[in-house]
Amino acid sequence: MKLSTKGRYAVMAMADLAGHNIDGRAVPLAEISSRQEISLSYLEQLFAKLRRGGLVKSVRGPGGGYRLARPAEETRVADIILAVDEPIAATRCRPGSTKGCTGTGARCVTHDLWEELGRQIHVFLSSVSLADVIEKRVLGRAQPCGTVAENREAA
Amino acid sequence: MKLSTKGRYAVMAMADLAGHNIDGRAVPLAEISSRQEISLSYLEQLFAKLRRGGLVKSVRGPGGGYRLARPAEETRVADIILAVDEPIAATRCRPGSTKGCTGTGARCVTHDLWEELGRQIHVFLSSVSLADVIEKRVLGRAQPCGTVAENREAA
DNA sequence: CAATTCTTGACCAGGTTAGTCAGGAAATAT
DNA sequence: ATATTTCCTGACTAACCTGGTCAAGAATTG
Repeated sequence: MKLSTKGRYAVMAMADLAGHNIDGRAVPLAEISSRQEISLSYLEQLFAKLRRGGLVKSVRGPGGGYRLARPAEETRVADIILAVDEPIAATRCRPGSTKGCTGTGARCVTHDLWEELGRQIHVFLSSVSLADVIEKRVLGRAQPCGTVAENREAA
Repeated sequence: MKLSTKGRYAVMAMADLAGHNIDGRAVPLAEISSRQEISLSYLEQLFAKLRRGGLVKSVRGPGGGYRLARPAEETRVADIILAVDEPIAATRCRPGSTKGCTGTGARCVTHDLWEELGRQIHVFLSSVSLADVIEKRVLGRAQPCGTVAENREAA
């Protein structure tokens, strides 16, 4: 689960798209570009990946643009980020290491930590749909109550 | 809560330091460099920030190195990342935007999302201490049970 | 039908920023 | 004084973001 600015831009654009495709009309990228202040070229690159990922459908020609492939309630934020960012094969602690913890032995001490954090992020972003974002039903979702966090500083 | 590779390196180095400072000896960066395969120069930059953040103490000269400022049980992973990464003043959705959601009105639709995600990450990483990492007590901490996630695809 | 306009699709080139590393200077213990 | 180690400054690399060009498909208009 890579968490880059590119993923944030993609979610912003998708939220804009979901909010403005009333009665299923196609939304041109030029609109999103002016509203969200993202360059048109960059949006084209992002939506190319989103289309290949099956998250949006494109309609060419006048009156064309992009549409959500599925309703906003079924489009999860995690899917958007995964479609836009590179696959980033497993939590590699060190980018180009040959004998790292990527494939062979569990060498890196922090490997479990990043894997678990990635899972945490993925679970969170999978629980949020585009509809949640545009309806602002996001706040107050954090606070993992089931964890072993025994509140180390307050106690 | 910025989550970059720099923060990961810092945690790896701190975990190594915590694991090898038996009976409070100072650990030179050259050791950590060879063990963790991080360049010495980069480690120096990271530990300079960690020292300013009050997480480690330095001892110069021969036999010198770094020591944890507090025991590993009281050093939280979140503090390490916060010390190393830039403050990243509030969840800025767009880096250099003037009329963005940084200061003025709540313009950006996804602002709440990133803020909540940052909180989620912070809560998680605050619940993990360096001692937890080197003792491998990290797995199985994710799974936010208190959230509103009603399992949208399985149902 | 033919021309025009609107929009995606694919591509490349440049500028900015974060990430990473190398070298040398300052400090301290022996 | 010399070796060891932290500290500081500069340079290189890759990722991010923007801008531009050109082609392809679809609706509108004559």
